Amino acid sequence: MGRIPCCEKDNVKRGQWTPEEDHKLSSYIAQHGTRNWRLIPKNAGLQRCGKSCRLRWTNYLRPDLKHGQFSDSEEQTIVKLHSVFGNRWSLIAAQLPGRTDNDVKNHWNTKLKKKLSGMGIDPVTHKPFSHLMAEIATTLAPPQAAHLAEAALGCFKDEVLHLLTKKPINFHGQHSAAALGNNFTDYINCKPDEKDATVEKIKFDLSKAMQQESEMMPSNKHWDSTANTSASFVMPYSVFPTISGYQFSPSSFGNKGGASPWSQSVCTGSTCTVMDRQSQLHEKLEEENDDDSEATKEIRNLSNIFNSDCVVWDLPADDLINPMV
DNA sequence: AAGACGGCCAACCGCGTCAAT
DNA sequence: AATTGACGCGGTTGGCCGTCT
Repeated sequence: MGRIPCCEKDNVKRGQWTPEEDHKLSSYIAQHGTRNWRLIPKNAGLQRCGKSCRLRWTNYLRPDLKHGQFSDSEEQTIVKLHSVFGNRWSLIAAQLPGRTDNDVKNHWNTKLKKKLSGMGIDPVTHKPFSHLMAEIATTLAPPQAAHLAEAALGCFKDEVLHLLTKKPINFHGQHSAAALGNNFTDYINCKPDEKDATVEKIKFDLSKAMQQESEMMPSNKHWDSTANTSASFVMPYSVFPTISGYQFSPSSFGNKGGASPWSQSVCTGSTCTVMDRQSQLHEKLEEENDDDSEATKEIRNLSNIFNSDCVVWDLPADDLINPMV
């Protein structure tokens, strides 16, 4: 014998909530509270599952919820907490009054992930891509690294390929084709049925490039994953060219190279911390002191947001609203 | 003008844990 | 003690809407 079911599954409405349903639910909860979700839809006169009512209330109807845009400080908190807790949305949302885990999750998936990627930071590990790829390139054999680059073709192909081949990237072109001759331009421009062949050529060139690379590397550090060689190899794998301390990210990040500060990489080199970039950024801002455009203000604000080495964001415990478990 | 595409977000799904029976 | 469902959470989906071609 278990509990009685939360609702009659056959007779429940699904999909979008109507204003009438919202009103019924809100009125009922205002009078009776949220003690028993199983009884709430029945007593409130709703043909909904208790679970559906709970979601509607917690994610939308609760009077203490904020419904507007996320502020910079909220975004800052999310990024910092995500670097510590990962996808623990409820933990992160607990630090943001008026925001639900669903809100935070949606905002992360639709905005923040892209912004971090656009800055050359892996949104999963919060490390610069250049760090990650340098690590991979020093631990993987060339064929494996080539496969990895192929897998990344759809997203961060320019960065991956540059890391693996150490050839310069033209970030200012429509497509960065310099990494492997014109392979990527070919790939992007060619007809769909030609793309397989292009991928094969890219794979071949990558293997060749990696082969050459391995011949150039010191033999005692060859793909030694145990040795602490990462830093030794970081410099040559430094990926993003820096222009006056910051730069527009490539078109492959999908942000259209717009003026948003998030689209500008302030963490551009493996051996260069965000603090280093910040100094350059501030210098850049000093130069542009007269320019008080919205874009410049945003850049200035960004330089304050990302004020730590970006592997783990600086988050003083005092900043936390709710204690972390 | 209209269809394709992509971003956004509310809602649903499925799983793990806890608690009622 | 075993069974069953509520609850909470993270992942995923589907539909709306704006933009692009």
